[in-house]
Amino acid sequence: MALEHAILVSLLEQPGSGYELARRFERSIGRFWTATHQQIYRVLKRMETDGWITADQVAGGRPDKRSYSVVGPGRDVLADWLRAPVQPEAVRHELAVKIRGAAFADAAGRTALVAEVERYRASHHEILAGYLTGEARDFPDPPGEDDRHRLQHVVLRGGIAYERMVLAWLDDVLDTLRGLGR
Amino acid sequence: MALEHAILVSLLEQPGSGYELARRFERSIGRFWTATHQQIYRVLKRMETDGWITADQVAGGRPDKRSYSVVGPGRDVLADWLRAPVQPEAVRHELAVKIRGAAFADAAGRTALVAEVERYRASHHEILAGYLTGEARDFPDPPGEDDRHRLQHVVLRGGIAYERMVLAWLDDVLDTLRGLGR
DNA sequence: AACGCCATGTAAGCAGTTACATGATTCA
DNA sequence: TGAATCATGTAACTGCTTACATGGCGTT
Repeated sequence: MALEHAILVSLLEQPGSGYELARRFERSIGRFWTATHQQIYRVLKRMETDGWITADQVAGGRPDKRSYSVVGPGRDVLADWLRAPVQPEAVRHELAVKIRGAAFADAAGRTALVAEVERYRASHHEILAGYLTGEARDFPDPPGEDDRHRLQHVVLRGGIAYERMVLAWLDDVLDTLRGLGR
Repeated sequence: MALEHAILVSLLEQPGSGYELARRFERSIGRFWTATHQQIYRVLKRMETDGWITADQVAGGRPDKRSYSVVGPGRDVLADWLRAPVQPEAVRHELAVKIRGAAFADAAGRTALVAEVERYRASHHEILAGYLTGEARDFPDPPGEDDRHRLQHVVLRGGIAYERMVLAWLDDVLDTLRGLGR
């Protein structure tokens, strides 16, 4: 129920087309909110109808790009949402279910799970490396004075802290899986 | 797409009724997979039709409780799923969106957000305290030899590590929010 | 008598995923 | 010539949430 709000924030940071939003949702915003282009186009249409955003036709690109910007009512909606309580997160941690499920797997199944956890660990290692590269590029040491910049940085630090925690925990998981049955 | 699997694991750990499952999804399993009773009943029915589980009628309770157990095909489904790659998590971190949105809020809106983050932090502090109490109760220091026990413990340690990380990050967030505009 | 817990469901609707579809531009 | 990228959608479906409904038992 907050894709609209994620879009509002993204469009305030930088107006853009549905396609551009979809690409941002694959990169920066996608770190904490995922969405496909189909969904984005549908929601953009509704937001435009409701008067939260307006579209400027941009000729030049071929199918005539529509660049969206947030207007008054959209800003109000965002302000109201910012004041509302944060909804408790709906947790969906598939790997945790699998680990508890390993108790009912045979030796071959457990070996396969160890390999899978290693692969999963490698992918998180890559994500962390990507974050650290981005941090070095976008947030050089003397902390900037720009509010927006500082807020983006603290969100990125959250992603970094999360990935480090996951990696440490996965090591714990691998030790545990390998030590099963004595 | 893995509620079925979470239910299979839970029923293997301990057979039970839809109602009991719903309560477990509020407590232990709910730490990493949420589900309401409506959804659970629907999925249980389908799983029974597909022959993954069977129900034993238990008289005594009033509306005649149906206690479910996993049978052969259900075990096979779980074993196959354990071998399949872990799906990348679909991230939904509302607070991160709000923090980036704070760049577009006025002073009053930011003050409200600080208060909300403090409330959110307190709720995570409670969750951590609950985990630590549960750990002391269910996993006393000499590590047990039971595989199932050790796997449940490593999952709980993951929850504990997550909550500690969140608390540290929220302190970082609060420092950042309070330090905005110099 | 009222409240909370045990126990099981139906119905409606919305959010999100997957598959399919189109067409122009740019680069190898 | 073909592949990748830009750009925008429709259609069908699945999963999940929210609201509503029923009824007995035990406790205060």
